[in-house]
Amino acid sequence: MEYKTVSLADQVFERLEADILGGKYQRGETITELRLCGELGVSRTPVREALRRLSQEHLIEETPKGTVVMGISRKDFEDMCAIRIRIEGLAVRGFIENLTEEGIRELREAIDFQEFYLTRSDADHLRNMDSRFHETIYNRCGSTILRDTLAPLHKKVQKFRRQSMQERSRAVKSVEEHRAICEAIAAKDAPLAEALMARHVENALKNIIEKEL
Amino acid sequence: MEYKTVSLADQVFERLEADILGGKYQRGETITELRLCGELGVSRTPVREALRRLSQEHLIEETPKGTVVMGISRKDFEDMCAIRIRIEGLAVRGFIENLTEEGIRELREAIDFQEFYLTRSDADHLRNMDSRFHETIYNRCGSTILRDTLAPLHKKVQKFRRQSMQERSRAVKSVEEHRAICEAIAAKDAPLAEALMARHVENALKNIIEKEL
DNA sequence: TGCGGTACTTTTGTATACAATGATACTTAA
DNA sequence: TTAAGTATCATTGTATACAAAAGTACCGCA
Repeated sequence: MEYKTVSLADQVFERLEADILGGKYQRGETITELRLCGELGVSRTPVREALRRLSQEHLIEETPKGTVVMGISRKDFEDMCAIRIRIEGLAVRGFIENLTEEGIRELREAIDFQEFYLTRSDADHLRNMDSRFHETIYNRCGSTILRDTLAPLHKKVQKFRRQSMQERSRAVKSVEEHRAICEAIAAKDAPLAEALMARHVENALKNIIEKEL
Repeated sequence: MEYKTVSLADQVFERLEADILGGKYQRGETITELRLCGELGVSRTPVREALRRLSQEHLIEETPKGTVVMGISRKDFEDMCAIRIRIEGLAVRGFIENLTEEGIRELREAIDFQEFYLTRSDADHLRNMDSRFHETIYNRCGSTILRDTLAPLHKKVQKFRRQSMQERSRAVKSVEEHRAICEAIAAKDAPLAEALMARHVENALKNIIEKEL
């Protein structure tokens, strides 16, 4: 196990990101540096750095009236899915081109865990494993650019989906889709894997849309 | 004209971004905060904030051995184009859905300038107007997510192209393509506009690839 | 009571101070 | 001469101090 010391600034960033995506800070709410310093027990320096990064990701916006929380809107969610539908397949293709035993193993492990948590109806861990599945692909697709483009989108989509509660039937389907994608990858069938992945993201989107009607 | 006071931190960020993309800092080169403070004549605080943001964009990487400049590799360029080919069309579609007189005017103006600078063989201004064209679309496509995804890609592609010198014949073709895209947009022919845009990005990519062989 | 001005408080941007960590170079001893 | 240990320097992470800008509230005067 590798121990890496994470700086306060990084911790603050991750904490704030999670809290914004998780809805602790409401969209439109304004926040001040000092308030965050108090809540997190650190000085302004790390808070400022975190805020700058959040601003870069457009999770907050620094207006003349103060820094206000942006979070993710329904339309943002749809837009993110539209993008992912079109490029997540590229990552899959890259993954296949750089295929290793280890990569396949990681993917299968994530899916196995998904099935396990499904039987336990443990939605939180299930989501984590969903992230693991997709991030494994991003990390091993051989393209930093693709990873940097997709990873934040997936992270945000994930959190959004969490807010609009997930029903079990979709979760079951989702894991099945992961399995199918994984098998296509193992068989090095790039066109199939790409198509399945696009469909997978599309299904997730459709599921949310239907539920919101 | 709107005057907005830009903080030192923002200025440092933009300056460093431009210098990295422009090749002033070489890929692999390591930089220290103090060196930058000296070069830019500011204290560490704004420099740090800028570095964090650059790190977020993966233009630098903070390793245990110091922060090293990443810049853009040839493969990064190809990956960025591959992504843009697939989603730049979405922005065009959004632009058409949110079409305004003002939007069309802005687009046409950018193209007019491009033709002007072409006659002057002024490559720098020509590139600026190329950026203006694409950024107008991003800004008016009605999706923050799409804009935030595409804008950095385009900015980096642009700078990369600058390094590998642009020949005139491609520039002429490029402006023609812009004009065609703009007319398809004005006619609200979304499928055509999308297709033309995808082709446009693809051509830019092909042009670089051929030249590098 | 209403309006205006002033002073205070809040908030942010920047600089700097301090501590910890890691690298480097120098000295000393074998 | 080499190796090891120590001391110093460089670099970064964090905290805080200070200044400027902006908002707010209170007070006085009409």
